[in-house]
Amino acid sequence: MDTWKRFGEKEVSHSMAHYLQAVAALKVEKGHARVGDIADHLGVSKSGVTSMLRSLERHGLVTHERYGCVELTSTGAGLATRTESSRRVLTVFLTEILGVPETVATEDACMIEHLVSTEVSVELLRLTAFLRSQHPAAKQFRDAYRASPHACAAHAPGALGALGAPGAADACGVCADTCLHESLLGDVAQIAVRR
Amino acid sequence: MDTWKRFGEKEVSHSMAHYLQAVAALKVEKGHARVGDIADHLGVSKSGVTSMLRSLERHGLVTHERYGCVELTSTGAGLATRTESSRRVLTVFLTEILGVPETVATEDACMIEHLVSTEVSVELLRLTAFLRSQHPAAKQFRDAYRASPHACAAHAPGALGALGAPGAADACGVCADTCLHESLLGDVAQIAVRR
DNA sequence: TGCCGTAGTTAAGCTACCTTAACTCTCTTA
DNA sequence: TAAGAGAGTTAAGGTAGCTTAACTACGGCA
Repeated sequence: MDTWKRFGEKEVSHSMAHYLQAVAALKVEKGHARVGDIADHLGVSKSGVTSMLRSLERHGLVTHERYGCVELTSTGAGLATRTESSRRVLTVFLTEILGVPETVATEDACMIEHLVSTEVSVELLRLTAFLRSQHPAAKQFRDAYRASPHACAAHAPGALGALGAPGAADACGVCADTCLHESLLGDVAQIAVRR
Repeated sequence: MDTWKRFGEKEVSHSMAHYLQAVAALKVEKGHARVGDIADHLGVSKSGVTSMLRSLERHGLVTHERYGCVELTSTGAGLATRTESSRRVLTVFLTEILGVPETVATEDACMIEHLVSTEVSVELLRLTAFLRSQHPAAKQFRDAYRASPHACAAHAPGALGALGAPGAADACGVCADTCLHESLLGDVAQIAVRR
């Protein structure tokens, strides 16, 4: 009932993760990271950068002396690398295994890269590497999966069953009483904000 | 360079998604959703609920008359269902396919459920259903995958190669110049906030 | 050496989300 | 039917991130 509250207690926020990645990228790209560089890189104002750097410094993720360059601490650098790797694993999985369009994969990976646990990233890497490998079972999977129906798996042959409410019509092994495929597609068309 | 900025422009925020789910759950559980119920359910103050409801109403996701019950609009109900389904698909995938502990899966699913695109959820459902099915290729995958090394896939036999920078040592088909497995594990131990 | 342009900073203000404290409404009950 | 309990609301205040506007420091050049 309060897992959801830990969202705000993650070690880095979405913004922070991207600031760290920006600093890391700029160090590689031009050898140093200055306030203006970061602002340009991220498309935010310089004053926004200044205040975020103060916050990152409080968290021990960067060092920054007034009017000087920004440096990642080892913790900050570790976080930047980890987020970067997470994004990469996600992107490959989404495009190569799930086969979603690159634009969608990029967007989704960017949104969740900093929220996915290390355990999940590591296992996702393992699965992705396996399914892309020359292992016979992986090859067979690719052939069979390509040929399997793209529609709701509820209608696929040979489902496992028994995941949702007991006794419920469990056709695809994942859906239970309701077809998840359909509920995922639920029309959430235009959500306007009235101010 | 500004994909990251769209984080704040998602149709629902993490909080909003959970408020919508709370209302939906309470409707099922006790037939109605009142401010106090929602506050208890989510572990926030009643005043917090009141102001969030104002916001959700502006977004056209709920209706709420003063001192009365809260109702989901059709848009709000659709979003609640979609988020719920997304969480469920993610949880099954993470536990059953990736094999991460239930606690980790629950936490991760909760964090990203509202951020994952419909395309990805649908494809994840398809993959999960397939890999759990009785299809021979799925069975073979399960046997082979169980037996495959849990360590970095870079050391696994028969990697595909050619994903990262050209010419880079690409051992596992996902990693390129650096081993993602190791960089994912980078020590980000204790990140303290100094206030 | 002193001036000026640019880089960087502070200040003030905005939205989102949360809190506590104090107020008001509604409903039950005597 | 009027009082009190308790549900709900407003008000004020805090953090995180962003903005613009105005100010300050730095470094190159006459």
